[in-house]
Amino acid sequence: MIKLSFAEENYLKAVYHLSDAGEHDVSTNAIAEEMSTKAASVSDMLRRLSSKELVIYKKYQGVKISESGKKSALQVIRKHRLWEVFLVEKLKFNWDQVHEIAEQLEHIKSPLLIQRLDEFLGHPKFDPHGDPIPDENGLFKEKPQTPLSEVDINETGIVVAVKDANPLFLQHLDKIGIYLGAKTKIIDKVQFDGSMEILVDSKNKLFISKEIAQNVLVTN
Amino acid sequence: MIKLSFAEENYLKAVYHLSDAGEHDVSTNAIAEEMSTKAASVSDMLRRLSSKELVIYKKYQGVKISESGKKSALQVIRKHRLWEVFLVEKLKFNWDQVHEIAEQLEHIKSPLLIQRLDEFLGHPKFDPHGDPIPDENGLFKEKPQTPLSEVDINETGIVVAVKDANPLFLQHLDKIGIYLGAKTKIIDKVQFDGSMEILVDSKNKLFISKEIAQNVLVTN
DNA sequence: AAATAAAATTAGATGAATCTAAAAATTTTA
DNA sequence: TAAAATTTTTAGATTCATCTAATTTTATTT
Repeated sequence: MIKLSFAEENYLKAVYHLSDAGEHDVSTNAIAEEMSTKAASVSDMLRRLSSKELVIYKKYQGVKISESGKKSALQVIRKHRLWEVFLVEKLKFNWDQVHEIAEQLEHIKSPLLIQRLDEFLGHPKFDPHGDPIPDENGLFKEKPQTPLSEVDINETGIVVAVKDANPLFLQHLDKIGIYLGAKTKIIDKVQFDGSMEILVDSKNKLFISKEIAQNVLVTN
Repeated sequence: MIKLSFAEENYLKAVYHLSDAGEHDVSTNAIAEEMSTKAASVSDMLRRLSSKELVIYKKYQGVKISESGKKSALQVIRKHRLWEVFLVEKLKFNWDQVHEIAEQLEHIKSPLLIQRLDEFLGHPKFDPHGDPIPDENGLFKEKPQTPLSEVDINETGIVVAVKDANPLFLQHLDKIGIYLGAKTKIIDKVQFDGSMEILVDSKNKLFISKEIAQNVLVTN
């Protein structure tokens, strides 16, 4: 594995995520948006990542992540998610507090550290937001998951992940009592605004907006 | 607390250590040596640290660390040592493996993280090399300590720290059976080369060189 | 105290990583 | 399909942290 700078790792991660794990190409502007930077900076960085063969880049045509780029990105993602588990399981952070800190910890370079951390945590397969943790080879299993917004009336499901780790969103879920592992049943859906009424753990009736419903993922 | 770059934190730490916790002034060359860099780079950085009032710097006269510089340095040192405890106590690293990794971890910025880590570790007072861990205010208690080389014949002591965290040195201590907490008794001292014969834990007789004796610290 | 040696600083470059403003390529639309 | 709008890239600066080479200051020696 080549040694990358923090910035390079962050760009790679962005390309990986925006391309849906390398499925499609990503535009310069999309990367700039994701990283809160300017398109000019992105162009510069893409040229550099391309020279290291981490992405496949043709001017004006967007980028695709390369196989070795994917490998690097997945190792950074692995570290990020393991540290998130550590922060929640061991240091008692709430799931809305861990993303920022993990953004720093993910850049620590020590394969042995990550191996030991993984052991210490009991080889977790998912992070506190339900996202899968790649193994040393970058392999992981995604749980089958559907946004609540697409579940039919009367269908039940178990909350397995959230689409977004935005602290305000997660805090709201805490407040209304939605958490990973919660049992849900759709009671009613409002066509007009996409909001819905659901039953959580067979006892708490909730009204949730379309935005919430789209970002809570369940499995049956 | 002002937000510092990794480089600034590392220079501050070097000044702090080389000055014996701010006791005396430190020369440009000494800092360059400690940081494996060039005197020119040190001059540049000292000008910057001085403009932030973290050191008191007069050209050609060496530097002294300021009160706020000392505070910052102690927080970095606190983080370094807490992470070392974590690595040894929780992740089962050996004491010779933790310095390098802690050099990276010490730069993670999150006061809450350090507070939680400290709690998780049970508020340790010393790191795996016997060095004291400053509290949130930078306060710490040093154990009274004497190099083995200065202990008289027939005197006993408990190993409380090592002067240096060099992996080769620590591995050697492992090999000959010297560890923090070991009971020592000086059997004989060789004037010629400063080497000595000692008894460890009342059962293991050892010959150690002057270099070893100077770097193992005991208390009575 | 003048000459020499050593230490420290400045001058000028370099490489990341970023920015703004201008230019070029591509896409959309009329 | 030509004009307009959008996207992307380049050109040129800037800041940080570093370097080498040259200069200046301080310390040491004869």
